[in-house]
Formats: sequence, structure tokens, C-alpha cells
Amino acid sequence: MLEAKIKTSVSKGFKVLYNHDLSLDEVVLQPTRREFEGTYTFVIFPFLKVTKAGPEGSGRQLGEWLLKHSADVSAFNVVKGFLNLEVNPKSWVEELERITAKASYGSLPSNGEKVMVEFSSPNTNKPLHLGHLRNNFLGDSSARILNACGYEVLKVNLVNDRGVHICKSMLAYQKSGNGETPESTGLKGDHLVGKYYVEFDKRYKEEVSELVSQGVSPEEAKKQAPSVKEVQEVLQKWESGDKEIVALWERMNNWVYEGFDKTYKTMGIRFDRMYKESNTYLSGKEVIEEGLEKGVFFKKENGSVWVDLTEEGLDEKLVLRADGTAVYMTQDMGTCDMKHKDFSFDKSVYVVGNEQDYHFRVLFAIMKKLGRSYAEGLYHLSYGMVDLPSGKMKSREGTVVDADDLLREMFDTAEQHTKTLGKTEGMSDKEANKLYSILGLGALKYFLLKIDPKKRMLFNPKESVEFQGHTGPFIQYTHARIAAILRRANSLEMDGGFDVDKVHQINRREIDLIYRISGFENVILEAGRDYSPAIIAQYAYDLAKDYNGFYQEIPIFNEESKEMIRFRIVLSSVTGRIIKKAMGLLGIEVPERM
RNA sequence: GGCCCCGUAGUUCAAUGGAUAGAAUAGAAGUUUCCUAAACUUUAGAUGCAAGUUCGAUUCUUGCCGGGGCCA
Repeated sequence: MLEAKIKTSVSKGFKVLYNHDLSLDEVVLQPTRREFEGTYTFVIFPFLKVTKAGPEGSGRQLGEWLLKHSADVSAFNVVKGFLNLEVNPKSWVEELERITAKASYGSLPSNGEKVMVEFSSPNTNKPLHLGHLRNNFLGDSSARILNACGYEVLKVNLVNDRGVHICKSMLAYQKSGNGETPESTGLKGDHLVGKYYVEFDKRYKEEVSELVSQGVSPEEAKKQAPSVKEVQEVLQKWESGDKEIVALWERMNNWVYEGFDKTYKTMGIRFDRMYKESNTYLSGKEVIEEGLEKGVFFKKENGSVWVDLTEEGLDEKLVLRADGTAVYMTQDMGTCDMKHKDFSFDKSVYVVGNEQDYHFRVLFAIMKKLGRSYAEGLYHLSYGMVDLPSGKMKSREGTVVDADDLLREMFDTAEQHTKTLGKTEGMSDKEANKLYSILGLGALKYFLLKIDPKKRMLFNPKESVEFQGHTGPFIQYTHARIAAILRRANSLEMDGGFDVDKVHQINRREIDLIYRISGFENVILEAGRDYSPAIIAQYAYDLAKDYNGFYQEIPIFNEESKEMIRFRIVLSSVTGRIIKKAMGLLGIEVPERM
């Protein structure tokens, strides 16, 4: 708001001084670097042609004009081509007042658009792992951010519940399951099914090495292993609706769903709608027909159907096999239509790893070629892999970090840290456990979300359980500190706001804080535009950092002027509110004490 | 082989084409008669290499080197 006012003034100044129209978007105000006086910096260089003067001269001209005509600018200095503006203390105080009064600060008004966010999308043959966590946290957070940007959001999970992978678990279970159930084993359903998936793989490997020892080439052996054939049989039975197989499939999938539900609940993640691939995998055939009619697709001699995307800079791509069976692209086209029919979205976001970049480029290009009105709104939120210090996670080598284990460890670590610091005093067990969960999840979510989604990241278990420095708990701690301030303020009956006209002087720390606070909504928009929770994460950290600096330097209650105390309480309160809101956008809760 | 992504302090991450490249960790040195020291302050330390575009490049272009991914 303050920034917008100053931008308007700059634009006006350009009109008056140089008779040049400058849109507000062209006026870029960047934060003044620490070593110079000022808050906002306007870079003159790009406009020298308009001002027809040197950088210093132009800066001075504009600075003088602003000083005279803007009530918000109290001083300026020009260094080379940089015009640094200092803001009137009163303007800062008023800015804080405006933000305080706006209960909805941090939630932008509805923009009338709908966005569907698909994420998680697990296979039902094994439990969730660290890679899924990045996906889930990203998807959940992006949905929250888009919602704050004014979109109506629908979170969906498209579960891959069919196919050869689950058949593997089923086959192994048939052979050696002995009627085990989650109840009989005490294992979480997804882990039980995962156990049989591993068992299948073990058996399969044994078969392969057996064949190899008999002189079969490794490549052949992989195809010839009896298990391969058996799994294909199970899959065919499933596809033809074999009662026994379908019943087993349902039973085992239900175990997995129960397991997933628990994990989702622990993570604090919910979906508005579930799609199951068993319901969608046959869709897309009608799109093939349509594409052929429209001449978007073409048939090769063997009957397979292709799309030519060389004009789009891509290849020719198979969309239906010669035998008429679907490939992934087939069902994704169908599902895309289905989703739009269900929700009539303006945007549809797929949170999927970057190994599928090419797939989505093709899918979106096809939907565009088919003339889908919503094709422009399709977006692949592509994220990088999560590596371990030991290298890539590989399920075959057992280096996968299990989600449930990891969550458990985070809670345990939170408990240890908290107890070591003696912070559980006066807390009931229930409160304490709730706190461990908030802190453990906060640390984990923050650790995974603070990094630019697009980038591949390193998950160092040691650093992930760190509660100091650039971490979730650091920010949570700041919130708890503020909460303590507010409790005291409340007990002193000093939390009723302040009188703008009675606050005359504020210092650098306070300015930094208000400046940061006033940038929140722009940050939300930026994060929404870039689909990047990392931007919010960085902001929350900067804000907490600013507050701690303020807190350290300025004793809030030890101050003569009652009005200044009240002002600082409001400043604290607003900061706390925004920390809570920002962390909320990451799906992270903040405690009142810790 | 074709296409895509990534190389920034010892390490993990930042930086709409703008000033002397920011943090965090690890290292060194400090701050608790005072609102929560899970904090704060000080200090040292980096753009893979080579050209080009530009008033100005970590950012854009090209080549090389190194890492990763996708395609059959």
C-alpha cells in the first residue's frame, strides 16, 4: 500500500518532470541495500533516455520532486544511478495501522478462477517415502498459496491403484501370505503390502540369477523368469474381471488406503477428491477418435496412432499402440478431459517429478492441438529429486527413506530437544505431544519446502532435524516469543491498539519490520505466480529474523511512553499474525509456547 | 546418439539484468541481574572455465568441462 503510493508518486513525477508516461509496473522499487540510507531504491539507469540527463542529475531531480510532492518521502540520496528514498516515520506508522485494521491481510479477494491441484498420486504397492513427502508438501502448500491468491482450489489425488506393480504384491501374497492381515501382523496396511512387493522382487532376482547361472544372458533371463509370466497372468485376470483376483486386489488396496490415510493425517494433508486409476485407465480412447477425425493424430501402417509435434519442437509420439491398448499418454488425455468436466477449472496443476517434464510438454501440446479451451491453464509443477548424502534413493538397494519412519524420528527429535531445553514445564502430556508434532512436522516441511521446487535437493538427515538457524522451528520459536509478549500485554491491558498521532519516532528495527510486513501480499502473489512455496518460506524466515533483531534490541515494556509500548505490542501482534499466516501457507502450524 | 535441467563460501541454500553476491551451518570471538539464549552481535570465507551482448551479467547467448534426467 505504501509502496504503491510511492510508485504512483514516482510515475507522477515522471509525467511532470519529463512528460513521460510510466506505468506502475515499470516503476520498480527495490529494497535499499544495507550500506545506504533509505528503504526504497529506484534505479535510474533505464530511464536516462527519457530524463535526458546524467544518472546523478536525473536522480536528484526526481528526488527533489518527490520530497516536495510526496508526503511519504522524507529524504533521499543519489549514489550513481540509484535513487534511495527514505520514508516519513509517520507513513510507516500509518502503514502499520492500515495492516492492523485489515483482518483479511494475507488473503487476496477472489479472482473468480478455479484451479485444480493434483498431487501425491502414489502407487498402491508400497508405503510412501521421502520423495512423496516433497511432492505432498509442495502440492498442499501450492494449493494453500493459490487459495490465498484468490483462486477456488480443488485438491485431488490420483491414485495409481492398478497395473503390474500391485499385481506383484498380490502374487507374492498369494504364494506366501498365509492369510496375514494388518491386524494379525500389527503392520500398517501399506507396509504389509510393501513387504510382499519386496518379497516378489527378491524371488524374481533369484530366478534371474538362477537362469543366468544356467547360461542364459541377463537380458533374456529378465524376460524369461517365471515370475514375469505369472504377474502378467494376474494382470490379465484382473483386467478380465476375475472374481478372486479382483477381490484380493480390493482387499490389499484397502489395506494400503488405510495406511495412507494414517500417514496423510499425520502430515496434516487432506484431499477434496480422490481419483483412482482403475476408473480412469480406460479413458482416452474417445480422444483418439476425435484426434484422428480432426487430423491431429495419424495412423501408421501397423495401426498404431501417433501425434506429430515436430512443429512444437518435440518429436512424434505414440498415443495408442497397434494392438489398440492404451499408453500413459492415452489415459492422461482422457483423465484431463474428465477432470475438466468434473470441475471446469481455469488452471490445472500437476505436481509431478521432473523426470516427467517431457511427458507433460507432450500432453499439454496435444491438448492444445485438440483445441481444448483450458489447455493454456495446464501446468506441470515439476520438482527435482531428493538425494541423500549417500546418493540417489534406490528402492532396490534399500536406501529409501520411509515416510512413516521419518515422521516418527522427527517427532522423537522434537521431544528430545524440547526436554533438553526444559521447555515442557507446566505442560500436560497432551500439550507436550501436540508440541512435538508441531515442531517435528514444522522442521520437516520447512526443510523440504525452503528449497526452490525446480531444483534437485539434498536431504541430509542430520540437518533436517536441526532446530536452529534457517529452520521451521526457528520461525515457530519467534511466534512463541511473540505469543508470550501478547500474553503479558493482555495481562497489563495494553493490547488495545495505539494512537497513530502519538507515535512520532521509530527506529531502524521497527522500520525494517513494517517494511517486511507491508510486502507480504506481493510475496504471496509472487509465490502463486511461480508456484513456489520456497518464496513464502524465505519470507517467513526473513520476517522472523527481522523480529528477533527488533526483540533483541528494543525492550518492549521497558519504555517510558505508554503509547510506544502499545505501538510495539501491535507491531509484535501483526508480526505474529503474519508469521502464522505465512507458515500456514506452507502447511505448518505455529505454537503459542515452546 | 537426440532433447531437457543443474554447476555460487568447506557444506546446504538465496539473489525480477543493477550498487561492495545474501543467509544458515561448520570455524573464531562475544552477549543472560532485562519481555523465552531453539535467540542476538562481531569475524573470516564463494559465482566451474572461456568468449560475446550490455552503461552494468550469478542472471541473457555460444563453446568447453563436470553432474543429473528423459527418449528406444
